[in-house]
Amino acid sequence: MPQPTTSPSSTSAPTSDPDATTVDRLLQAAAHAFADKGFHATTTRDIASGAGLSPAGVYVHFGSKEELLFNLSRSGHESALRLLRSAITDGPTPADQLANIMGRFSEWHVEQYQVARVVQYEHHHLTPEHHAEVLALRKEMDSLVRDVLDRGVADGAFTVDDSADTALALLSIVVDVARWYSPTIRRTPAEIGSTNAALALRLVGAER
Amino acid sequence: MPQPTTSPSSTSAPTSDPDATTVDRLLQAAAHAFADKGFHATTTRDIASGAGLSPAGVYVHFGSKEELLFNLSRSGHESALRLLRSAITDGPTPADQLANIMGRFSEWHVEQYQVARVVQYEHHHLTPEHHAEVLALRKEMDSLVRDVLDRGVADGAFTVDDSADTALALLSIVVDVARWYSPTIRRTPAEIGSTNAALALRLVGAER
DNA sequence: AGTCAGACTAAGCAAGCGCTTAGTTACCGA
DNA sequence: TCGGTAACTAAGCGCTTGCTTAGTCTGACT
Repeated sequence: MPQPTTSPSSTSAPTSDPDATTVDRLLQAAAHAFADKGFHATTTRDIASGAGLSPAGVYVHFGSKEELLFNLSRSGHESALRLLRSAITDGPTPADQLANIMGRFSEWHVEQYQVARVVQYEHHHLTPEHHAEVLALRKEMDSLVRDVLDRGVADGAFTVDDSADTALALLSIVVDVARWYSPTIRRTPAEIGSTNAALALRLVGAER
Repeated sequence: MPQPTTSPSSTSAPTSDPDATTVDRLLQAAAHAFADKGFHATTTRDIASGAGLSPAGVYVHFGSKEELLFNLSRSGHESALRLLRSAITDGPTPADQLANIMGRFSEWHVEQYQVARVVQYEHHHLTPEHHAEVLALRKEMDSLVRDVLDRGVADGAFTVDDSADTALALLSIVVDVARWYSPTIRRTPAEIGSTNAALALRLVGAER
């Protein structure tokens, strides 16, 4: 059966949006594969066919498989950082800021769970230079959360023993979403976000 | 410089206890490598040289690399389950049981962090049959924690919206230890355990 | 019409992979 | 002293890997 108006017939089924640019399709296919099987179990042929290209087509746009990982990891960390910053900006009080962080960041981990998995679990496979670059972004994320806790403690809204330990536990709840989440799960992103926001407020003694 | 009384001179430095049996040295070397680089980035040559064997030596004791992973994953899950069960048995009240679970299981994730990483992050690379087997053990772990929460709610000790969601968040705090922990960190296993136990009691509204 | 740059592919290379084969060694019971 | 068994290695097989090379095609600019 001939297919009237479809793009250049490829032998394998692409996994990414056929209307996106080639670079974006490669990034989507790489994110999909890295999240699903991990960086080392993913072959450049997987990525190429996921983007509807021949194996060599990858190297027109990216110099190596690691460069694809770095591109995804860096932009993923940057978008996570932007999200955290605006969650803080948009909240008048530390309690609002923390609820925003936990709610929105949890939703992000659900809705972008493939990118989130790459961000949280694949950065070890970067070259030392690239790894150092994303580690700096990760530290910044940690300290943004800790600062919210410290401000909440300072104005008496939160009761917290150690803000570093508590920030780590809060981020654990969020980050771990990328581990257990599956698209087959019934809970919606908004439900997961509001659950985690409520749990967080309890954890810092800011019941309302 | 000749080395007087060392065992059969191998070209590469073994990473595991030289006094252990060969099977145990292989399991140790595999756990070390899988935790450090992941299943797919680990080669059977890495494991063999880590155990002080030639590449072929692995196959005297294990039929495949995946069999090594399954062996580690299954025994790791079983020891985690035993730990959870005794944490519950040893606690007179749900609050004690929860504190035991969070404290001891966190310590386990620190002290056995290589096995814990394999348990928490590498089970996807098992064959479908082996994967199903460890998934059953994982579900059992989840429901043990949820049952403690339900009993605490029933006798009025805990205040919890949804015991499944809360159990997941509690386990997230523990499981995530295997992600962020590094032997270079200053906090002791006992400190991490008691911090997480205290946070958990707060999360379920059982302040004491 | 001619040219030239960029996107892409067919073919394939060198290296590394999981695992096997054939053989050696050490040890144990008869 | 011997035959048998289990642990182990040297060598290497067939395959897959990340990536390259040489070339084709398309479209924009002159």
